[in-house]
Parts: sequence; C-alpha cells; structure tokens
Amino acid sequence: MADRSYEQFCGLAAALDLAGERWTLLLVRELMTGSKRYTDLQDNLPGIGTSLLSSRLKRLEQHGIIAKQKLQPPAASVVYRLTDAGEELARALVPLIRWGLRHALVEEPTPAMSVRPEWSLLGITYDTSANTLAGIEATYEFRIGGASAYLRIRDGVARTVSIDEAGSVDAVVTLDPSTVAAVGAGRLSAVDAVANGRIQLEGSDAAIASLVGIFADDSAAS
Amino acid sequence: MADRSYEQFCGLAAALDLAGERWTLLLVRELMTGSKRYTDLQDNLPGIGTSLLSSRLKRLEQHGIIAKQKLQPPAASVVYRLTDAGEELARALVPLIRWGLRHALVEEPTPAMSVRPEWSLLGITYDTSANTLAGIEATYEFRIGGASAYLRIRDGVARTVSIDEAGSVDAVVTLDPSTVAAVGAGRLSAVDAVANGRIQLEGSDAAIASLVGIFADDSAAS
DNA sequence: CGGCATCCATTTTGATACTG
DNA sequence: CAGTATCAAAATGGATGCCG
Repeated sequence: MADRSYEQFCGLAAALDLAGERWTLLLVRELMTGSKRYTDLQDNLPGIGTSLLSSRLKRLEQHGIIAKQKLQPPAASVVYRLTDAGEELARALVPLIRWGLRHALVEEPTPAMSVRPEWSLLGITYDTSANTLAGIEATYEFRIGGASAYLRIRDGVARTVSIDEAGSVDAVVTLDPSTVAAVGAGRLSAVDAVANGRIQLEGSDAAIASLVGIFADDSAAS
Repeated sequence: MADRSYEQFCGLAAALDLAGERWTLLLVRELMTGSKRYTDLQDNLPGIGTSLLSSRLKRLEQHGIIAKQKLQPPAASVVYRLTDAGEELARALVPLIRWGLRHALVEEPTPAMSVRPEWSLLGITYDTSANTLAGIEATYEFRIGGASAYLRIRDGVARTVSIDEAGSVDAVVTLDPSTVAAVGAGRLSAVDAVANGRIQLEGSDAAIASLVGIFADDSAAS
C-alpha cells in the first residue's frame, strides 16, 4: 500500500493522489448510478480483480469519498455509496465524461467492449438542471445494446434506479450505442434523433413529452 | 507502451484510457500555463523520469491532445503545446482541480512538496469569464512560497506568461501557500484575504483595483 | 539541450485460489 | 456474498549512456 504521491501543492495533483489510480474514478462512476454491493461492482468492472477492488474501496472509504451502508435485515447485506464529498467529485467528473464522449470514445463499441446503459444516463442524472426537471414525475426504461437501465425523475431530481425499484415504467426509450455516442458527443441533437427514429419512444404521451422537453433543454444548454 | 484499455463504452473510461495513466493529466496541467520544452516539463514534474516523459508525450501527441511546435531560429528549439482538443480537456479538468483544493489538498505544503506559483493561477486563467476580464490590460507578478509567476490580462483573456514575456509588471501580489489553499478551496474569500493582509498588493492603483474586481466577481460566481 | 534506448530494483496490477 | 492470500506479469523510477 505504499503511497506513491506526487508531492505537489496543487489541487489536481492532490485529487489524483487520492483518486487518480487505475480503476478508482471508474469506481466512483459506478456509484454515480446508485449504491452497489461488492459483487455488483466487480461485475460492472470486468478485469479489476477482487483484491484490487478491495483495496480501492478501503482507500476511498478512508478518505471519506465513499461509505459503507448496512441494509435492512431482509437483505442483510452491505452497499457502498458516495458521501457528500464523493458526490462533489462525481459532479466534477461530468466535464471529463463529456470530453471523453467528444474526443476519446469510438463511434461504435468493439466486440470486446462492455456496454452498460447506466453509463449513458450519467449526463442526464448529473447535468440536467432542477429547473428542466421541475414538475416531472415519471420512470423510463432505456434500452441500449440489449440491456436496460431505469431512470426515475421526481422532485426535480433524476436518478438511475434498479429494475426492482423501478416499478411500473411510463415510457420505454430504445436506441443503439452509436446513437448514444453521437448524442453524448453533441454531434447529433436528441431531438433530431427522435425525429429520424434513431431514438424510439413508446409509452405514455405525457412521459414522452416530458422527455422530449428535457432533450430540448439539454441541447439549448450546451 | 500502456495499451491497457478498460474496454468500456463510456465517456469516462475512454477519457481515462487516453489520459488517465500516471503523470499524464499533470502533463496537461503543465501545458495549461503555457507551451513548454522537454526539460521544462521534466523540471516541473520531479520524479517522472525522462523515459516515461518521452512516452507520455508521444502518446498525447498521437491522440491529438498536444502538438510539437518549432520555435524561430534565435531559439532553435521545440516546445509542446495543447491542441484545441487539449484545451478542451484542460477546461474539463478545472472542476477536478477545484475539488482537489477543497477535499484533497493539505492546508500547508509539507517540506517534501514542490510549490509552483503557476499552479495556483489555473483557476484564474481557466475559470474567469471574459466579461469579468473585459477592459483590463495589466501584468501581475504573483509571489508564492519564494517563487514568482506572471499573469497577463488582455483582450478579455488571462494567461500565465514567462518572466521574459512579462516585461514590466503593473502590480505585485504576495501571498503564502496556505492562503492559496484557503482561497482556492473557498474557505476564505480573496477580498477578505486582501482586507486582512494575507494577500498583499503593491503597484499601480488601477491594476490593483482591477484585480480586486476580479476577486470579487470570482467569489460571487462560486 | 532534446530525445530517446537500456538495465534493474521496486510497485502495481491481474488472475486465481481460498475462507468465514 | 464479501472479501484475503498468493504469485506472475506489467508498469514505474532512477541511473546511465548515446546521438544529433
């Protein structure tokens, strides 16, 4: 565990000393879509290896970025969640995520790549103003690359929920990974993608209208 | 030759595949304060080792984040600079820098730490609106921890310049590292720091007034 | 000075086996 | 499920040495 610090009096160097090692920021990203158990994290981060996951979690916990939480008796289990400092870090990552979408991500996932729909929802959950979300109460299923993620909007907040929490879905949104990349990178507006069928919407008219409104506001913002 | 990819269809994973290895983002930070030569980079990044610096530069150049630039005959030399994509990455790092200032950086540099005044100017150069800077034309010397960095404001843009480019200085700003940390982290407003003498200003009245105006706007913004 | 290649000690990682 | 323990492979750091 020898700490290899940069030893520089600089915010970036200090941030990277804490969270710049391999896998660490991806762990934070995983918790951006909700609290998760040890094995969930392992499943979503293919290649990390249990030993490294364990030491990363311990380090993040020591530095107050994540915390362990015991669940109620029925599911006598433990989940990891972001602390307030961790949430702030998560928000600081959003511009980096957007840069990656624009300049680093391939258009089409290679066969070896894992594609998780939750990752594509980070922009919406962490970068849509409460104003835009105000008055909306709906649950959406996003189908991307054969898998689904669930987004709940309520009280001006959007967050990713598990299939169990999702309950009834008001609308289903279907798109493929290349459309996610194009929209995320700003090369294609979500409104246009809906218009030309690359994003398909099915379900309640009200929920669909709300989502299109969010898309329109997001385009205007960037 | 780091070719160890995360293989995830996600903006953050893609960004970290390109620039997430050790030293890489600090290299980008170095170029945020102006183009630099190979040995300048080496000097500002103690511990990197020439071989690793070389391969990191090559990788960043291959991916279009930095570019080599030949200087004019008098100084027949080569400098590295950020490309447009690199500048965008730099701007995406600013929230991470601020997070580090708030949650990761120690109050007072340890004896082993390097302290470069340029690092403390990143917030001003990359995160002050053109509006705030409009109409200001001045050059400042910042003295922090026994060293100086020079900031030129002109045409609504603030940038760090070398001592040679600086020319005549309109005002000298003196503060210590702990004040930098406190102000950068938002625990102390720059205006208050001026008021109680933790930031000392000497020089032209107009230049000092302009700088205080920038401090006031920055506080209002965050 | 700029820019590598090389050799070697130390760390970090990746993969797998193993335990309460 | 939630980790520890272990070991091989890779990355890093430092010191040189070389060449234009």
